[in-house]
Amino acid sequence: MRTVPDAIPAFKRQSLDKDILIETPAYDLIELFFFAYRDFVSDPDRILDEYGFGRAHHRVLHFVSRQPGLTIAELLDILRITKQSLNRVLKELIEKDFIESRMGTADRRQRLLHATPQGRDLALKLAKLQTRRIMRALADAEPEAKEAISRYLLCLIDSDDRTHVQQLVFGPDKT
Amino acid sequence: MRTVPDAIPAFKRQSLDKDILIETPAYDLIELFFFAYRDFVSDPDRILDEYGFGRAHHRVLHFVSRQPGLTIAELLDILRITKQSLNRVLKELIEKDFIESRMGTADRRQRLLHATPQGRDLALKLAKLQTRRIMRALADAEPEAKEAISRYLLCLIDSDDRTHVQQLVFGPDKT
DNA sequence: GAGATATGTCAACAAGGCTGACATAAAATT
DNA sequence: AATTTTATGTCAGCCTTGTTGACATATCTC
Repeated sequence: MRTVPDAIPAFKRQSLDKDILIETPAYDLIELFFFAYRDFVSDPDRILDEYGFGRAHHRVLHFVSRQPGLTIAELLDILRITKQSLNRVLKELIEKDFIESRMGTADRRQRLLHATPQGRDLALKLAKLQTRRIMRALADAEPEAKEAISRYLLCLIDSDDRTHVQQLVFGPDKT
Repeated sequence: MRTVPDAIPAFKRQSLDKDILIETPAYDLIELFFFAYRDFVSDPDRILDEYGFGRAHHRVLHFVSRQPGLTIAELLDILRITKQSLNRVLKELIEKDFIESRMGTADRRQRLLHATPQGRDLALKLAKLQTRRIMRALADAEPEAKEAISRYLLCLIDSDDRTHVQQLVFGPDKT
């Protein structure tokens, strides 16, 4: 939220440039983002294949493993897919004993999702694989780059969702 | 595959710490990347819908518009899909007059792809939309953040592809 | 002229999205 | 207590976008 003094002409010119900048497509970042994400998600694919799972299974398993007791509704909100789409992959993960679904205690309509030991193992294995790529890339950067990148990625997220994601990622405590 | 000297205790401890760093999943970056990409690609969807196009059409149109005269083979290499998948969407883009395919001059087997004026307009409209999000996020960051983020995204890409992507994104001149 | 290369095309299939309709159990409201 | 709302499950069918395998054609290279 840094603000910039307005009065100084040199700065005014900068804000004119800024409008041009907004209208000039940032092809570099658009394309780098595309290629980086392409390779980032490709790592787990080979392993998932061995289990007969796809990327959809990965996403479900990841978030359940990260947040034991997650409900269906919360998961739908995270993934932004329909319950029918979710149910297809979730059913398979439960059948193959990677996730289990317990009845809610406070609200017995809810299903509280938990990864089984087998599920946690796989989730961890995949997370480590992606972490390796992330840390390798980070190794070539300044020490403060990680913070900058986290903040940047967070700002890319829809502003209505940002607080929610922040709680999800960093925990509900830290503001 | 790092091997570690076994004899020296001091090294053992240090490499233990390092392994823990490598082995501790970077959940924050993994998840932020997921959410950021989710929202980043969602912007164009509404507009594409109006034209009866999907994300696959967007990717093709984007790269053709950016690199007039792109060949089928180069496009396949960028997108990493099969020629059958490409052809399905490319055919529609040509039929609806967003892309045109000219016979190669040096090699008449090749098809040199060009966006039509209509195609360029749409590609630009979508790129601007994504740029808006990118620049909004960048506005909250340090001035040197953009460079750091570009470099980071580049390092996330498979190392065999990195030079190729670099040429594609920044132009073949700049090394 | 023979073989390699760039592209196109047909057919079938799989993953993972979607919509719409309907069912059930439990909670919340009146 | 009866009614409505909520959380979830499920059936059926459709769309987009990826895959494989086989085969066709034109053109370039040797």
